[in-house]
Parts: sequence; structure tokens; C-alpha cells
Amino acid sequence: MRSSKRVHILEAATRVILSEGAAQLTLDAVAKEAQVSKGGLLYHFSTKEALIEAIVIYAKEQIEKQFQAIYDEDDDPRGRWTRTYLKLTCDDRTNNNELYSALFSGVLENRELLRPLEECFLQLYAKTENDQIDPVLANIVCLVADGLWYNDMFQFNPVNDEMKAKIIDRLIRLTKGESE
Amino acid sequence: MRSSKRVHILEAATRVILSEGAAQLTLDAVAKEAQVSKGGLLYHFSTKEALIEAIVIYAKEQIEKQFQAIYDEDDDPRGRWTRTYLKLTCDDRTNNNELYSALFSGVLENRELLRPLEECFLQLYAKTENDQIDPVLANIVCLVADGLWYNDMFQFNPVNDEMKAKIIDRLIRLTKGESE
DNA sequence: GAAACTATACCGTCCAGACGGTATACTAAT
DNA sequence: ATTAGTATACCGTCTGGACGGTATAGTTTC
Repeated sequence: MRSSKRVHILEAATRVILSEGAAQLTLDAVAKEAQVSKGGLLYHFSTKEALIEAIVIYAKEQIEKQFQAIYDEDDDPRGRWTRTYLKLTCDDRTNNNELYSALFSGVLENRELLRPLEECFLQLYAKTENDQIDPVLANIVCLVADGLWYNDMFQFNPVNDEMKAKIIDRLIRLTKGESE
Repeated sequence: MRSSKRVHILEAATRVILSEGAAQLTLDAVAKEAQVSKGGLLYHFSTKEALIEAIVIYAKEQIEKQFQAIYDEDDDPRGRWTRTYLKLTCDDRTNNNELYSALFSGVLENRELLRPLEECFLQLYAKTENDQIDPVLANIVCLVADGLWYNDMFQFNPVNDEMKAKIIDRLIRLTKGESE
């Protein structure tokens, strides 16, 4: 079998960061978690920085893929992009582990490594600008979504599940132009 | 002058994390930035973990202090806590560097170190629950604020300054019960 | 005289990255 | 069909440097 372990390594790195902390993102730890030798790891990612760059790109690709899938499920053209953004990171079905580990590892070396992810989010926000609804409302919805997943990332839980459901419900109805 | 260099060290650590990246949060780098000998640094913080814990506590104290100051400036009782929360991290006058560095350094070792900050935010959110306005609206406002400052922390800028001003203006009016 | 340092030396561990080697598959000449 | 060569995908060890922490002796400030 001649399959690359690249993706296995990236997923192992995500696991290491989220369970052990970003400081434990060492080449040895990742190699061990991915059940790859250190040489094998360095074959795919020649430096630690290259590994982190790959984690960021991988997270970006995952987001774009999921975003499209959620978009395709929605029929109502009004506020469609905005609802998609909201569901992207706040739906219980999706997990954001790749995104979280990308942000954590980007912070390790320097935030410049996060540029690809920033571009990704800029594009998603841009889509909500022409969404047949008030742009200010659209941005408010996106920012609430951001607040929710960022808090989840740091394991802060300022809003309980019941309130979270109410908030999302309210926002979804607003994107459809329904009154409260 | 017999003043403790504790706070200088904490602020130096913040500078190191935000300018050099969390991986450069080493005892040597902090000592150098704070213009303190390594012995002096270890006199105040006997381990690196103790330093990080102190950074988190310091950030918490700064937030609580600023929150109170902003609250005192507001006269309108309706939605006062909610508006205070919004202004806390999104006002151009405040800088959130201590908060950002606390989160970054907490992610380094493990997120458990961030518990004091979580409690802090839980308390601030709790205050908005009895704020003479719809609790769902109050939470939405807080989450938008979170989205804004988290994005700022990662140097993501999905909303430009003009839009940001519109959003904040809209939310402030909502907390006062004004219609759009 | 105690607290708050400075200055320096040192130790053990960890870690990034280099390096040389191995196994397998495919390709091209003979 | 066999041989030789090449590319890919790894393995496992080694080394030099950085880092966290200890220790110690001395200095300044209150």
C-alpha cells in the first residue's frame, strides 16, 4: 500500500495541540501520535513552520468544503450566505478542531501564518454583503457566530445550550426577514 | 525607590507574546524585555507556569477595573450592563493586550489556566441577564462584542471600521429599546 | 535585618533539524 | 525478461543549542 501519511500527520498534530497544549506541538510528539518516525514526519514537512503552515491550509480547506455543503442544503435565497455562515461553526454536527488547532499553532510562531485563514474568512464575510438582506444585520449574525465558536475554542461557556438555541433561532428568523 | 517589578515583568511578558509569538515566551526573553535578571524574574515567579497564572489573573483584574469604569460613565439604567460589555472590548480607547496575551499563554500550556478568565466572563454575562431588556438580545450584543475583539486578537478584520461603527451604533440603540 | 533584587554559573532535559539508510514501485534500456 | 536507475515514502539515530530551573554570592533599599 502506497498511501501518504500527510493527512494522518495533520490530524495527529491537531490532536496533540488540543489535548496537550500548543507547547507540546513538538516534532517528536506529532510523530509519535501519528505513528510515524521523525524522519517520516520531516519527509512530509521539512520544518516545524512548514507543518504549521500546512495545518492552517488544511483548516482553510475543511472550512470551505463544509461551507459549500451547508450552503447547498439551504433553499431560501434570502439571507442564504449569512445562514450558512452561522451554521458553519455553530452547528452541533460540525466540529471545528482543525480550525482551533490552526489558530493555536499560528499564535505559537507568529500570526502571519494565519493569513490564509484570514483570507478565507474575508471571502465568507464578503458573500454575506450581497445576500438580499440588510448588510449590517448580516454582519451582526456573522459576528455572533464568531463569538460563539471562539468562546467554544477557549472552552468558555458564557451562554448555556438553551440560550444558544434561542439565539440561533432568533438570528435565523431575522435572516429570513421574519419579525420577532 | 522600592517598587516591585512584578507588574513590569507581567507587562514585558505581554509584549513578548504579542510581538514575538507565544513560543518566545521564555524566561530568558521575559527577563531581558523587563530588564530584570533571570534571578530577579524567578524571585517573583518561581516557575513559568506561575508566570502564566499571574498573567491570567492580571488580565482578569484589568478587565474588571475597566468594566467598572465604563459602567460608571453610563446613566441610562436600561441595558446598562450590556452596553458596558459592548464598550469594554470594542471601544477604541481600551486596549486588550493583557487579555490577548493571557489567552495566548493559556493556550500554550493548557486551557485550564484560563479558568479565572472564564469565571470573569461568566460574571459579566450574568450581569446582563437582569438588565431591563430582553436577555436574548443582551446575549446577542455580548456575542457580537466577543466576535469583534476575538477577530482583532487574531488580526482578522472581516468588518471594516465604517461597518464596525454602524454595528455598534445599531446595537447600542437596541439596548436602549429604540427601534431601528 | 529583611526584602528585593543583580550577576553568573551550571545542570539535565528537550527539541529541531540533519543525516544516512531502507523498502517499494515504476520506468527505461538491454 | 532482466537489469539498472530513479522517485517516493518512509525509518531511526545523532548532535548542537535552547530552555527551565537551581544555586550561590553579593548589593541596594527600606
